[in-house]
Amino acid sequence: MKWSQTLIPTLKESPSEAEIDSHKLMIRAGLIRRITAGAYAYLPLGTLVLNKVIDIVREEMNRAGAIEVFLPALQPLDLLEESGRLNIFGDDLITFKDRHGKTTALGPTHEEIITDIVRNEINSYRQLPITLYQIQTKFRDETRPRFGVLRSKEFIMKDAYSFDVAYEGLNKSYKSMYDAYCRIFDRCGLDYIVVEADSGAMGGDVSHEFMVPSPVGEDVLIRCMKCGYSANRERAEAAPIPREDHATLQAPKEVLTPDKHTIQEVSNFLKVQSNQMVKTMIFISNGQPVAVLLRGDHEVNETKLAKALGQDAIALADHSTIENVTGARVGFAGPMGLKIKIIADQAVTVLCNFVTGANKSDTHLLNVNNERDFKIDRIADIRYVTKGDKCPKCNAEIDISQGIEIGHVFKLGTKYSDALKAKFLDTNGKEKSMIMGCYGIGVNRIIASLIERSHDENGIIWPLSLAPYKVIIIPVNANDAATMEVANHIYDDLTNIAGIEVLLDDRDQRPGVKFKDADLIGIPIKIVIGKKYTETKELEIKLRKSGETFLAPPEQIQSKIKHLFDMLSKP
RNA sequence: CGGGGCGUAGCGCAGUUUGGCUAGCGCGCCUGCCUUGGGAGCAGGAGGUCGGAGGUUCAAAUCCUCUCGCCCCGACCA
Repeated sequence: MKWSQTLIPTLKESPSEAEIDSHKLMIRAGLIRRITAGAYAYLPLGTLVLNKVIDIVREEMNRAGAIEVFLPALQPLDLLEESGRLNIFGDDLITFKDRHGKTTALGPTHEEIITDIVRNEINSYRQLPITLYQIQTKFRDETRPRFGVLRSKEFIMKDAYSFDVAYEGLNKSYKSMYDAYCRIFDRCGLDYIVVEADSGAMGGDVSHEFMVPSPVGEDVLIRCMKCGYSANRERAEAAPIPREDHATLQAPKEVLTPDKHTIQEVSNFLKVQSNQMVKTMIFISNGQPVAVLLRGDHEVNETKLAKALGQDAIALADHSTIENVTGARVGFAGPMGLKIKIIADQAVTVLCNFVTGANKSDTHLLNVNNERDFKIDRIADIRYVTKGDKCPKCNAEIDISQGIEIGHVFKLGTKYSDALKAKFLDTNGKEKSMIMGCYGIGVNRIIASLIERSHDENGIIWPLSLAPYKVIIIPVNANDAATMEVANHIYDDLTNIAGIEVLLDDRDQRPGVKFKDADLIGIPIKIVIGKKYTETKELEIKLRKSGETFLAPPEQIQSKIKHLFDMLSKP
């Protein structure tokens, strides 16, 4: 491609709409333009990269034996109702009324659609297993789209769905997708880690997230650098905290704490560390109030709590319930004297002589002790892991960092096949629910997170595999006939004979502009035709990433470039 | 949805506090000259409903009311 014939609108200055590096660079390098909040146009360069990613994803899906389909973005609401997810998606679902007054949704994901197809078309174990996938635009009305294509309302997803006759089969399908994901992200040149994850609204029990470590990531990763344990914040287990030396149990003592409601306020007021305090929260579980005890500096993990209570979801009690249960204003609840079930985080059980609410307005208690002063009905891990916690597997210090989620695989089990009655007859003629898995990759996020990890002050640094053009030819003086003749000759050579994707910067610009733009758009290999060529008849080849330069006469350029490709494709 | 910020030429911004002639600057764009190894120089030029609507005023980018849009923090997020 000749630069003058395509559209690569580079910008010198950072656009005011962008905050993070990848977003700024995608705009400055002319990959994307924002059309409205959470929706982006891909310009020619961005489209080339997008297609590179899609090609890799498609190749590896096919290699893994998945079968490509293409499902509609338009979805009827009744299927979502049938699976019970209409409410779960809630306002995230983008819907509209058609001319007949029928409400239709723009698909946020496609479990229901694929399950509908499979239940109609597959009835026998003989047709299983099968994994179907598609690459398609998804729509979600994010409350707050941000960071360019990292969180947008419209995005491209590769979603795959596996159907098996039994759990052993699911495990195989899952492993096969997992491995394919590793190959995809490796080929894209991404540094990523895999973490255990909670399956959230997707349902199912086993799931793994593929994360690109990055401070702009919106997910929190808990990792052990010693044994390799890794999980996201929702999922990460808290290692039990050992009991300290037994202090002598002191007698409980009431203290006035007027208007001190929060742990922080009480901690400051009484000059007691928050980790020597216990907070008591009242939740509603299965219609009944339950007291939830946590160490003052810990935070409740509602997912874990709900699981511990055997519920799908739980919620904090409202103020009047709290006042009824505790007999005090909100902010003064404590375990002593409570008549309801008490569930406590493990960390609470090793404390002694702690501070907690007195179930009496404006009053707290000192020197409260478990067992002596109150009884815990249930001890569980119901909190988020926090700094200072130990690895649940090997007890080493854990590391807390952030990451961008680029892929997520789930073992769904029968959640959707039960709800939508996707059944098959087994070898004994017995009807069974299909065992499902689902697997997603955020295609746009691959691009953004790659840039986030691979750029410098001059611009993007593409790996060979995603580069929109692998080589850029820069004739230093586009007005010099001899220079342009060589440039065109090499361009033809590489493009037409060697089949390499080359960009020829034929613009009548000063060299500085061309060099800056070439670096900004991140083309891996530059071929410069200028003064050196007129002197020595050798072309200069410069690598974007390392800055290394090589010299080669025009007739050797093809083999030299191919040699560099080999070098650059090695990790 | 709560909090904060912004909206003036394609992009980045000044001007708004304290209303006042024809609304400026840099980059980019067009023409010409000149220049050609890291975002050159000179000269000339095009480009604006000052987000929109209404109001106050002799006079509004500037003050008031309403409204739309965008960004950031938080809440939320298969």
